[in-house]
Amino acid sequence: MDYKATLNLPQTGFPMKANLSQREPEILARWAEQKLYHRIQEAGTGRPLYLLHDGPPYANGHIHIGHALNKILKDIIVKSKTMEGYQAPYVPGWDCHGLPIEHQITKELGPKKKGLSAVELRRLCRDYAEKFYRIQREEFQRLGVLGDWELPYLTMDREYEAAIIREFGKFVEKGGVYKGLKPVLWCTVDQTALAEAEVEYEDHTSPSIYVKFPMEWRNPGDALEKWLGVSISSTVKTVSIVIWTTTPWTLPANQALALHPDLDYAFVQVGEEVWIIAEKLVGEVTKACRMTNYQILGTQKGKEGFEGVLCRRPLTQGLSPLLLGEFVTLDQGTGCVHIAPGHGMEDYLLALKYNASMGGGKVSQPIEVVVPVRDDGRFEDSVEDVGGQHVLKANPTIIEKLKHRGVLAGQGFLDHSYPHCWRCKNPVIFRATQQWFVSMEKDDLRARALKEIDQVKWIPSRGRDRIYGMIANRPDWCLSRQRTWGTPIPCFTCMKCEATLADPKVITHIADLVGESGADVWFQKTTEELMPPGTSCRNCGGSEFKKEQDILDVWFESGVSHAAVLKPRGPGWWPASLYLEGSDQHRGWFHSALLASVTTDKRAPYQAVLTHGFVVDGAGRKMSKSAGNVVTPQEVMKQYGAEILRLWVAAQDYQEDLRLSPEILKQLVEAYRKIRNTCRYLLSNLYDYDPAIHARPVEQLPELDRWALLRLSNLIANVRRSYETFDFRQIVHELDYFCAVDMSATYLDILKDRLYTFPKESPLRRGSQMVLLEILVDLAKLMAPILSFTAEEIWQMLPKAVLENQEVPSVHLASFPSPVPLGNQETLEKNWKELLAVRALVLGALEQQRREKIIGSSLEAKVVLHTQGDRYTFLKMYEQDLPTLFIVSQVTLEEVHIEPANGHPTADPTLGVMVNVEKAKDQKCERCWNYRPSVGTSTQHPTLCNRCVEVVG
RNA sequence: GGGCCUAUAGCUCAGAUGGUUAGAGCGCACGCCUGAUAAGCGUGAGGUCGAUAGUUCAAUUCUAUCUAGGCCCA
Repeated sequence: MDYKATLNLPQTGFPMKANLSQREPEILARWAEQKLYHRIQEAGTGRPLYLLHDGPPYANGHIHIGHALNKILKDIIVKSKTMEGYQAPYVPGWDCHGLPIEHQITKELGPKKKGLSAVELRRLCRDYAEKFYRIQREEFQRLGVLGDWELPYLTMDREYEAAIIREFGKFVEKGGVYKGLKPVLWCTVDQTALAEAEVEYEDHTSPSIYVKFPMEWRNPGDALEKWLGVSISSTVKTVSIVIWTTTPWTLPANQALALHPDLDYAFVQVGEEVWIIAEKLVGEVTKACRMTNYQILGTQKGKEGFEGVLCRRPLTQGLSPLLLGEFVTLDQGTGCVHIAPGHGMEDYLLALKYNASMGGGKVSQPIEVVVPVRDDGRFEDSVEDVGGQHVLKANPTIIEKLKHRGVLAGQGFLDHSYPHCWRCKNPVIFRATQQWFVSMEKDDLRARALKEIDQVKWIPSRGRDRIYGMIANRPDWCLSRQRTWGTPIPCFTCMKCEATLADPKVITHIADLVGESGADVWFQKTTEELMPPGTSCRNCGGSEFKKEQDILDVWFESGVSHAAVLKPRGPGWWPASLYLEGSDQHRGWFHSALLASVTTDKRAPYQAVLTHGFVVDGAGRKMSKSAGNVVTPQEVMKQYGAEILRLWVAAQDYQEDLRLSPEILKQLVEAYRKIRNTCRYLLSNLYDYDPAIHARPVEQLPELDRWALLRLSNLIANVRRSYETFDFRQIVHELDYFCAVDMSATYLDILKDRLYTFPKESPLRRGSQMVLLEILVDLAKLMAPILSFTAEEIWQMLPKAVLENQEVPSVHLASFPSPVPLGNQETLEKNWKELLAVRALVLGALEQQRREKIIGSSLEAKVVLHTQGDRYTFLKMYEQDLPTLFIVSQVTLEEVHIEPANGHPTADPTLGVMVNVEKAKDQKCERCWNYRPSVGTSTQHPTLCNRCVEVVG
């Protein structure tokens, strides 16, 4: 007789092979069809809101692994918060304006660009952004990210553009917006100012020159030896400050010189001249200038007498005063710096400082910001010898001229890191231009922003220090971009008196127009059409204006998203619960959003900020095309499925760099398989189970099953806590351990005999099935935020009777489970910890006998436990359960009166147990494979044990 | 060049106010099972806790320097 047919063997349609790349799209289609995101939001009505505000990625190109990381992390949080009982809407967005798209379009157009109107160019840019936001939207959804994908926010929507202008109006109203001349990084090719974030530092070869600035002594007749306390021979004709620079082209803009107040400066006699150089650099400078014959006459500190002394400029008329600046270093050069406020930030700030303290009498007239360089990087025609030349090409001419004038002390070349435009890769220059700024000091913006930083929870906490330092040290916010693809700065200039008009009322008027027709209206309409009728210049009363040409920095646009996206959606949407981006956004979005919100709303727009690191390869190196170590989300999804990518995100420590390599993926696939197969096995034993009929009270379950529920409860508590603290890798480990150790290797392995060989309706079997179902359902819920597809696949495979009871068509509409209440939990836990320790010892002993070829399967074994005292009493209590627990045919308990020998391989002194394993003597039951004395006693079923005879009947 | 961060088994991660043989899961090796079967079970081997110096009775843990890597800035 075929007794196998009498067993309750597992059955399931749930495939072992996940085939994720094919199955995931099917699940996505079902979610879309049932409008899952909207159902979740409807179901959440009235619950407390948890608002993760999406930072907009740039609508350019396909998504890369960093995008995937960011969106998956967000999705895990949104889903877990939802299941934790919040309403957690997620509105994705895209950053659509900006130079990269405009640059791309311009490049594609080539010569055709000429003759194209601003509106036409903007049309092309809009189409481009539209195309890529759609592509990225597809790709993000493919990752299993749930959100309001039909109505995302786009910074190029007219409502959004209008909101940008309104927020700008509020800035103007607060008084912090001003127009001023200030050096900014300037790309002479793109002819635009660049933000710090828009430059890349690359190697560049620059001329390196030493230039003499001869001092003017106050009384030409004075004896030199008394001057500055240093003795100087009367044969000396000039005393010069020697500066070093790698930008000779900035010399025509020279306005001053700077020394460090605390450095010692040497008076170095070289023939009939005296050079002033930082003492510590004399050796290097004289070497660079090929001077072997020199003599140090004396030294003097920067702050002792130099300040205010005038020097002759090498190329232009006029005198430059000596100033003192803390930023002067000994790293390179001479310790003396030439100051061109129009071409350097430090120069500019030093000039501002001296101009502000002119009353101190250090300088006799204001230091001017001189910029003899045009937008295209060429000198003004008025500049002698190099007028019309590009500054970087004019260097040789300038050096030649310095030499001719006898003020060139030395020259060479220097390879160094130099800023380049991030788009066109050309070297950029510092150049002062008319720009719109937001003052960091006006209205105490800086101080208030710093204060707000401490009201925010930064995860990890070092993020706080990072943004704090940036806000504390940043210069005023430059809002101007000399571009077309963006939101215009809604300001005007009076044609008559050149006064700027930045009027909140006018700005509101413009915002209304933009809200109706989009920001194109600025480029389409004339100034008269744009302005409210009757506007006149406050300064001169004039009524003719020209509109501003600049557009707003895109950081301003995304920075106001809290106002453009969150506030209009209803109460409770602002401030956001969480912003979550890469750690580079401390300088980007977190930063601009903070400044924007502090200005307009006096607080940070977020309650918490979570940052993640960057994706690197398996060796911890940056991914790059040239290194050939790039892993794309598209590849991973094709080969393994988005689920593996999600598991990777969860398993990594996202607070540091995240490693990704084929090996790591392979490992994750293994972990995934274990979880999947465990769930499959749970499912396969529930084919005949209906909780409405078969469920039993938990108290009546045997201890083994209650132990399983105990482990489950433990898992539930730990996993929920870890979601709460955003510690997802802990969850992956918990799930993995639970499936591999608690379930697969222990509970499920032990349960097989009961599930397969007991009568279908046996209360023991039904009781275990109840536990299996509870575990399966709870596992699916707990994994759902991470393994969203697999959890759903499991959900759909639950027995029909179960599904109907759940009344939830998707696992993502379910709530997290709560720990199952169990009586006597502590005793249960303690006893089973000991039992499992004894079990581990027995398994070791079994293995030994297996190696000796005494046994193969563990059911071939009879186990004899030698023990004494309390341990004996304890095990005696469980004597009946021990064969099942060890999965052996027989267990005998023997009380001994000597301690088990230390070092005996199958004895554990701390447990007080020694194990002997022998081959079971009895016959093997053909049905349950146990070795039992009763086998052969039935005439009807001579190959079965009595237990199986009963079942088979 | 400056600031910050990281470095524990092949992989992903734990861990200790400094104190016996530094843990887990996976992978690997070997074996068992063939009623979870492109599955399941067991046993085992893997680590000078990045390097060096210092503090200490004692350092992988504290300090300094260095190396490698990452981020930000110049």
